[in-house]
Amino acid sequence: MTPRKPSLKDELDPRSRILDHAESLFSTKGIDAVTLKDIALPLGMTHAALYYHFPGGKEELFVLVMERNIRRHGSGLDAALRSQPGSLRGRLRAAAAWLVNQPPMDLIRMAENDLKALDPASARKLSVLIYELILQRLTREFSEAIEAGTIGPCDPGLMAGGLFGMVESLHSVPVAMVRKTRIEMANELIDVILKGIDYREGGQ
Amino acid sequence: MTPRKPSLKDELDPRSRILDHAESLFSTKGIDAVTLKDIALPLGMTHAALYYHFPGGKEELFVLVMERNIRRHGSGLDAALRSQPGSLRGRLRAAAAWLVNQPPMDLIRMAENDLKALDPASARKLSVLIYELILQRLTREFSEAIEAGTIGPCDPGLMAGGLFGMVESLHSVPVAMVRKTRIEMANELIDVILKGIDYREGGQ
DNA sequence: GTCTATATAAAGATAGAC
DNA sequence: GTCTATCTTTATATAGAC
Repeated sequence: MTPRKPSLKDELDPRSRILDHAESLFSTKGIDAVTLKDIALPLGMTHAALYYHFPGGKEELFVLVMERNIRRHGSGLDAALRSQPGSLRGRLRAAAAWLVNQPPMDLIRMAENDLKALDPASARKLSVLIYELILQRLTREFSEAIEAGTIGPCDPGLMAGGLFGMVESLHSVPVAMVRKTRIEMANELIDVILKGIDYREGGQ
Repeated sequence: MTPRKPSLKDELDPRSRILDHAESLFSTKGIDAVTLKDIALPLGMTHAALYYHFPGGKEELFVLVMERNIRRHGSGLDAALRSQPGSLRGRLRAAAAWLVNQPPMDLIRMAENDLKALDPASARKLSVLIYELILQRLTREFSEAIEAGTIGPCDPGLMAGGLFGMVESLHSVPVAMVRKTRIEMANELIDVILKGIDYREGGQ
């Protein structure tokens, strides 16, 4: 019998467990605010064990983890957008719901700090991934809507970036302080933007 | 003769020079990514000298500096809004121009990392300042516009927060990558939002 | 695959000279 | 007001035992 592939909630292999936990830490706090002990100890191992799986140490782990994080964001975003073929509003709402339920993706922190701490090749790789898997994917929705005539003329890349920044910034509002969920807030903001670019259901 | 107050580009007193430089570092990179040497050495002093001016060390310096930073953001924002009594669009554009020309204010990083590293009283103080001097000030513009009938019904706090997050996120787009300035981008986004909440110049 | 032990470097912080 | 020197702690990283 093969060494039983881990079922649903079973223990994953150590490498995956490390990546999972490191992702939740690195992606929300950035490279400088997380230590190798922060990653290792909650997993029941010492920080030295991390070097067996990731000989490149902290930087290798960070790059791997953030690449994973961006790809996961990207595929979740893509899946959300595809899940609502009906209307642009539905697609954007699904996308926002996905983003809002993920750990925040803090592009300011990435640009101002994390990427500057990496070797330039890795930094550029991560930048390109963010651009291609996240921003470009969102941009496409606006571009296609313009072509289809469901929204008026606008800068699709700017709308995508603005919407993304807006939605991500909701992560910083303490939900206890407002009487709305983040998803409700995101939906209201989306409605304002869509109205602002002359969205009309069903095109032309 | 009094010890000559520093004229325009003259050297400021050490304490102010430290606060100025620390502000530019702490506000863009956060508490963990800045060391006391990063602050002291470019000012031509050693990190030990900082303890003469700020006996509380790094945390005291960070709190003082960020309080200053938030107040500066707040008064610049207020001045910008007051400078354009004519129209809501003009006021929001002036506000955005101010924000975009300041170092980024990364609320996600603050909430997820910096504030958690401070003693709770200081953390709450900074949170309250952000809320009262930045978000509430912007919110007022929307509230008053609703009352005046220049925009339609909407959640003014949400609009303020959304606009702020949107504008701040422009700091993370590499200007070399687009053919627009950050101010132009901010203005386009403002126009979309205003249209989305039924802005009509001159009210009612 | 993970540990203990250790090396090395860097950080925050304090004491005391100047 | 600022320095040098030192202390303490913490971080990354490596070596070698198990």
